[in-house]
Amino acid sequence: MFSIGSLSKRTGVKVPTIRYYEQMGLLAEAERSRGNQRRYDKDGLNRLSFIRHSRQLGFSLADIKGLLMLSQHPDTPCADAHDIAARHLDDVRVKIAKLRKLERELKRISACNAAHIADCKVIESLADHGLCEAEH
Amino acid sequence: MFSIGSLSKRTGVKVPTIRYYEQMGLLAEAERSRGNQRRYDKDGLNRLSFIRHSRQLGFSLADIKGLLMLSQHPDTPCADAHDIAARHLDDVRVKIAKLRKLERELKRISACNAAHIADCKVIESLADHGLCEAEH
DNA sequence: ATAATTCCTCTAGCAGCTAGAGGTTCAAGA
DNA sequence: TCTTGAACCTCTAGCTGCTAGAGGAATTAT
Repeated sequence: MFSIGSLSKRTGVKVPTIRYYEQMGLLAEAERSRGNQRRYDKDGLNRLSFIRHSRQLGFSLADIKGLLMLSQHPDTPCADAHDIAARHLDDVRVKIAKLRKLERELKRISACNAAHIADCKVIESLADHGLCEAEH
Repeated sequence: MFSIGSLSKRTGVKVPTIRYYEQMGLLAEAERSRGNQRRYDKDGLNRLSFIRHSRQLGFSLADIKGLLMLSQHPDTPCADAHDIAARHLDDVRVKIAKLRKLERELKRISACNAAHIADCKVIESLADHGLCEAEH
């Protein structure tokens, strides 16, 4: 049995964030000490690790809730978890594509050696969408 | 002189968003009709177009505020604007790199044909960080 | 003149936390 | 055992960049 601070250190998830996850229903309400402080065991640690790892992979809290549910019913079809992951992968790919477009555009815009704002390509490009390579 | 709705249609920025920009100090307080409704002219249109375009390129409102300031002082050095754009370009690149890592990891995880959650690689991988290719 | 549309302000909500106030409990050293 | 200081508690508010809705006034079209 260990405290929330200790759980925080072991998982790298900040203390207020742990409490927030509990409030959001991602973590079950923790047991309490006589003085009303949260106490965790190996189970809580595993669950929080799962959450943290999922967050690092960019899953939303809603998705994680779903994944946690699934993980506790070993007999349900794997396809459900797969779907969540696949949808997320799609999202990530879309984001990458968008950011790459941005990168190109920003690179192009930034190539400006003017001395004053009056001639600055950055400002000019922002003011006039017509100067863009592609629409975004 | 045109209404906020008309400005909205011309720029593609939603009405409440325009008001929000005004509140945030990105747009000067608009002139008003006798009945207290906002009226805009070409200037307002240009400024809002600048903002919208900058947002599409992913600049934060704070950055845009800076860029707008700069754009109104044609004699200041272009370097200032350049810095903002370059910093943002860096951010975008960092984001792309992170997302690519995520993409790889998600792709790897999703390659799972198990029938049940019990054997599902998605869940397993999320539960055990040690199964990851790289740290993230 | 009337009805439909647009506009006004104000408040609250979204995600996913983070920070602070004001107060209690715990653990370690004297 | 007592005391101190760190860690804990709950609650509220704030962050970004909007978006939605209530309740009411102005404008525009017929």
